[in-house]
Amino acid sequence: MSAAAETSSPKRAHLMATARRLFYRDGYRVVGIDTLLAEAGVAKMTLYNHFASKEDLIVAVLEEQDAEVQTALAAAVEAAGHSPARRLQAIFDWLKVWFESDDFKGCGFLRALSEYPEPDHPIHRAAWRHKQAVNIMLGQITADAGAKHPAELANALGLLVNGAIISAHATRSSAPAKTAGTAAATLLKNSVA
Amino acid sequence: MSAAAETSSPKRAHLMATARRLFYRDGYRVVGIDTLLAEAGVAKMTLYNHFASKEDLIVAVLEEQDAEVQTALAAAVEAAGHSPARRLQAIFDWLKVWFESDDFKGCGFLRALSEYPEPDHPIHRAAWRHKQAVNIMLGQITADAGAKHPAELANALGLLVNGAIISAHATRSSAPAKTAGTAAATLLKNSVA
DNA sequence: CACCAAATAGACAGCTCTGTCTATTTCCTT
DNA sequence: AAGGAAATAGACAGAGCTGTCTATTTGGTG
Repeated sequence: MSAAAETSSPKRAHLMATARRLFYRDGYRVVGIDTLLAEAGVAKMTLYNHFASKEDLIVAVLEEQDAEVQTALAAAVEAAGHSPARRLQAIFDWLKVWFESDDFKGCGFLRALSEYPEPDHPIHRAAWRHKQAVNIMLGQITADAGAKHPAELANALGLLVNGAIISAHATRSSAPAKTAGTAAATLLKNSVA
Repeated sequence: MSAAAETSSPKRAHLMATARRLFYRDGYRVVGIDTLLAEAGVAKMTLYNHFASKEDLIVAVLEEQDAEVQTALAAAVEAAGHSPARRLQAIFDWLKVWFESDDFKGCGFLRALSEYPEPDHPIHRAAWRHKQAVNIMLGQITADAGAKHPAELANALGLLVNGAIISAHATRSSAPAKTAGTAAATLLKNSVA
């Protein structure tokens, strides 16, 4: 049994898909193992054969989600052409579409950071790794644009992204995507000049 | 017994102080009533004589904290003089001091938004009211500065504030205060010109 | 067909949770 | 000193939690 096979089990994949949906909809702590197993139609020992603990499952969920979000974001950026300004706007356009989706409930990573507020907690760390990865993507755009301090600018843009997600969630509006996108464009322009 | 007396009971005040500390340190859902009562040295019925439920207590905690934060922020802004740019920077300076405090654990309001992700939930709403109040304070500054779209700019600044708190929490660094403050100054300048 | 790993149901331990209830005691005010 | 509101300890209900264990069944492969 290769290590790869361990992550390619269909039961494991189904469990993770159900976990993603329930954890995102209701929260990591509020969704119990029993609820999750009943919804997935999977036995308890199947879960504990694939994951060491609920915490381990949550980390796996976050890492899977991280990979998918990175892929989707990269595709959206690529589709926007070569202009750094346009590539940056593509990210905020992508956010707007997300904010307008029916099941939008904020950011699963930001919510994980809050539900496990200890900075050293494995779940907190896994969620933060995703945010750092997004900042690196932003940093490639700001560097391409010739920003004077690309990493620092990317950090500032990351603040706008996270802030926008929170506002969109609380207000159930996609307007923060435009607010953040406009501010981001201004910051990018001023950083190059 | 006047209605005001209900909120001036020393037992009630002590309970709220303990609740604030524990909820902020460990989380709203993770801290149980029994833990809270043991820490406060108060009987269970005392809690339920003053609050209808744990949810009710959390809302009261958030509202008390909201009032204190607004007072502290207003004082910091006032102390910064008349220049809108300086008044704005005073907010990010205030954030920096907060980020560097020993028991900094992120924002209790942001964490409440995440722990109770339903936008209509009383706790989610109470936490969001605080964020709206801060945005109104920011809006007074942007209006004073003669910004073209003061409310929209204030929203953008609010995104920076919330993003900075999250980053400071996850990285245990106060650097995001400077990142956000610099970006805020740029946005303000560009909005006036 | 035979084998063996994987998945199953379901009980179980040992907690913790919110909220209710009772019976008693404290303490302030008149 | 007496009355009454407030606080107390502690049991209780009814449920939920994570993780372990056993005994059985499924299903694909040699």
